[in-house]
Amino acid sequence: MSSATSTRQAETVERLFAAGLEELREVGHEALTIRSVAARAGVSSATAYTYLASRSHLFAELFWRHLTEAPGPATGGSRAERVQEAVRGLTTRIAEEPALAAAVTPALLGSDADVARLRLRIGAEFAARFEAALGDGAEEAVREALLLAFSGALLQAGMGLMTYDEMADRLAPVVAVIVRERRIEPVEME
Amino acid sequence: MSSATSTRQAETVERLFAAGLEELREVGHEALTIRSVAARAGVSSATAYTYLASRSHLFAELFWRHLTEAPGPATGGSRAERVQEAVRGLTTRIAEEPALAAAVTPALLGSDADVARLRLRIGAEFAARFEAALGDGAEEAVREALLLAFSGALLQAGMGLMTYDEMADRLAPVVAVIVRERRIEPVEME
DNA sequence: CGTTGCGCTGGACACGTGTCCAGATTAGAA
DNA sequence: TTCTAATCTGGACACGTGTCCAGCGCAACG
Repeated sequence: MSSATSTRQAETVERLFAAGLEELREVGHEALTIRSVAARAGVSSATAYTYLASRSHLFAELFWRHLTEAPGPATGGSRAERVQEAVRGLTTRIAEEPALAAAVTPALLGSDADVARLRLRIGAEFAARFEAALGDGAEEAVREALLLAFSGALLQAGMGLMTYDEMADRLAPVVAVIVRERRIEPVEME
Repeated sequence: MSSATSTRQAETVERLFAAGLEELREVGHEALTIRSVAARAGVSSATAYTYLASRSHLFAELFWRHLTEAPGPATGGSRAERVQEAVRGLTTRIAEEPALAAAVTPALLGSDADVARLRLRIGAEFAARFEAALGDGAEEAVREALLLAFSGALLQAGMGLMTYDEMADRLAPVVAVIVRERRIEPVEME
């Protein structure tokens, strides 16, 4: 029966992802190999490759799962407060699994179809959270700036220029600059 | 004599970098191999590896060279105009070699010592240009926001979410939001 | 005109990636 | 219980990475 077989398959996949996360925590993403994950999951490498398109796909999927298990953003407070809250929520969540965060940045640059799919989903998730926090009527450029700054912070952290723990603190004033309400007339000095 | 021998070495290195750039343009970074670059440079792969620590190092070095050959930022106009100009200058320069841009994003995430060195230099170059454009007395958070948004744009382009040609257009309104002079009293609505 | 030494060569190595497939296992249907 | 089909296995494959090293060749120096 299809539900039974798909149960078997689903269990194998779950075992692989669980093993992948453990392996990632223990040896880091540079030392992780698909074969070591397969061994940890008690499965042959050929089987691993039927479910994991690539190392990058594994990382992207783990990241996506980790991300979507995060609590949704709070809804109270001012606009700026909600956005700060959304950013802090995301960074905190990401900082919980530093090895995963370090793995996913290069992984998402891959060109697999599976990676491309997850990349879009992850980007959309970020965008949706900022959108929700900003509320209606937010300038397009503000949304974009927020997303780009957040992506940039992830990149810098991925490069080791800051730790994932520092991200929240570095991002807070940046977010304040971007999201601060302003009168329409910009004042050019000099 | 050391200047003679170092001339020979310097020529080999130059040949390798030139071959690397040609190869990159012709086959793209995914298909480029160190050995194919070596062959194009008319050099053995062992020799290539004495000068190139890794594929990533090659890309980072090529990017750095490309970047620093760019004309310096203009100095005229208002603050916002100078910053826009600086951003446009960088994006234009980067967009000139799309294959290189695509290659460098993943490359800079590597953990080689040589890559780490170049990563810092490249980051410092971006920062210096924004710094110069902003002038003295710019809020720290504004500089940081600019750098993060720019990095974010590079990342998104590297992921294929926008082309390098689109970068300038997408970035302009974002930069405007970040760099716009504002009165000190933020106005919170709602 | 040797001799010295630096830079280059060729080719082997260990290792990881991702692919493939014939055959063993397993679970559920008849 | 026996059959059937989905799953999984073991192991080979082609390929790229980056390392290593014994030895070759050439240019400059004595």
